[in-house]
Amino acid sequence: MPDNSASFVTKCPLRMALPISDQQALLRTASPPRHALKGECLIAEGAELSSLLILCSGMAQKVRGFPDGIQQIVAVFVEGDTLNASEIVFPQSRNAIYALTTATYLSISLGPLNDLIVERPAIARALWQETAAHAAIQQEWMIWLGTRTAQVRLAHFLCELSRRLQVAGRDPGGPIEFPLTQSDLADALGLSTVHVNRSLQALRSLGLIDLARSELTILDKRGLYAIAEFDPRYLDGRKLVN
Amino acid sequence: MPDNSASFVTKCPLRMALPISDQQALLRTASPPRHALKGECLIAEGAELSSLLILCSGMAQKVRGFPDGIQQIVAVFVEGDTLNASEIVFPQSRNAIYALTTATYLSISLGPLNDLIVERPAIARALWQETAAHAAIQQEWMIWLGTRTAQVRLAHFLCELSRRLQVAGRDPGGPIEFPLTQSDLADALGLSTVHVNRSLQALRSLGLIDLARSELTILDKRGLYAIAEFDPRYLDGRKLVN
DNA sequence: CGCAACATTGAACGGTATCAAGTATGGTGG
DNA sequence: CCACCATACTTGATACCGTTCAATGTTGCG
Repeated sequence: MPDNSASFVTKCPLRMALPISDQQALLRTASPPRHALKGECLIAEGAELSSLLILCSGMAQKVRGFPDGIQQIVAVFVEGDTLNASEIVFPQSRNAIYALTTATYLSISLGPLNDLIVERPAIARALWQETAAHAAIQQEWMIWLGTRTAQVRLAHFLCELSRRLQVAGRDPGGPIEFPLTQSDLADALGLSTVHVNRSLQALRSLGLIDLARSELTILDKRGLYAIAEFDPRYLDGRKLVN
Repeated sequence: MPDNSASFVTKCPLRMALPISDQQALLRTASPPRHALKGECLIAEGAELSSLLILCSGMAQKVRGFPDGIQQIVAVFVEGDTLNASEIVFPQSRNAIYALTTATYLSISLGPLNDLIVERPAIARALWQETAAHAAIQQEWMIWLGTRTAQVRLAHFLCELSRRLQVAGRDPGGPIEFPLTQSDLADALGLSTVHVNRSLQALRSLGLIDLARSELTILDKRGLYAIAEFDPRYLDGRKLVN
């Protein structure tokens, strides 16, 4: 029998702006939590949409791949993120989603979900908000891809990720789990691995960060925010609304 | 008295996926169409959100500006586009929106709109869909900013815009109105004006396009699509849903 | 221990930026 | 209708940021 008890809610907290009753309704409709291994594919490129996915623990990435092997990471997800809210109203299916760490996630089938949305408009609104939050993040990525140098992009990416982990309650102040390789970073930042390596060294030698063995420590948050021109307001829209 | 008659609906068609009754309800709630001159600011950077804007005719751009004068165009809107759907659930307010041509648009105040959304869930869903459609376009921009050369970016941008104008019913096959200057293109594509100029010349000398005096003609659509690696499916999500 | 993935380093190349002129083009007032 | 001016576009030379190629070092895991 699926674990839909109250204790489960605390084990797999949603970060959506929803009254508790709606959260519980959503969780009741969800599958029991599924597990994925590091590197496992959660949604294949071109797959037909069948369910909404919500990440309960771990991290994941959304990738667009090209025939010549080039790829662009278009999103990184942390605990609590909804992976494909927008596809409910606007099918995409040209990206794949992979687990970056071992991860657990909820799956909510499209049929029941649509019923639930009709019954509880607040859920539709929360998913709309997830879509918008994701778009806001994407827009910042666009902006640094279009206007900023390698070092600033990298710094901004690190700021954003650490901030989001913090909001998700995954930042005890110390080192944070950082599963992306330099090659992954290159695919996210639109750079070569070589240049990512050198940009990382630059940030290290400025005493701003320490990154090794899949662990990131931000040594000088103030300084890193400054050179990243990082203004976290774009991540906080959810709070303002609800 | 506002012109809310049936004929007005045809004058200012919505492209949202909505039953006619909902469309009419939306239009009844809207202001009479407003006019903007070329270059006029529709929403200032940092402005408090007060109403939903829908473009009825003309074109507009959404811009993020920086203190040093650098700016990134993050969206270009055509007739029928919703300019700020996502802000209803997720306030942003760090971008400005300017008219690229003389334009007309509808304005729907937030209060009445929220009432309407509660009353008619289909409207909320349509606006959610607009948010998702916009995010899909943004994602493509991200991808070419991250992975493609100047020429391909430019070509892709032209493909996308012409396709969207076509969907909006603004492409009679011949030359299309193209109000962006080379400097605007540079701000959208993350390039210098000089390099935009040279990339344009390259496309011209390949016999793919003709662009002069704010008019764009696509001479070889097949060829342009090919070098742009343009796959228009990401623009057609709305149809699939409704 | 040995292999595979990841990280680091150096050298040469290339795409794009920047700087600096110079040339249309269009709108305005005389 | 023309002189003028502002804006947009074009062109060439040079510099730089980031890529590519190739090799070497390092880490972690079976």
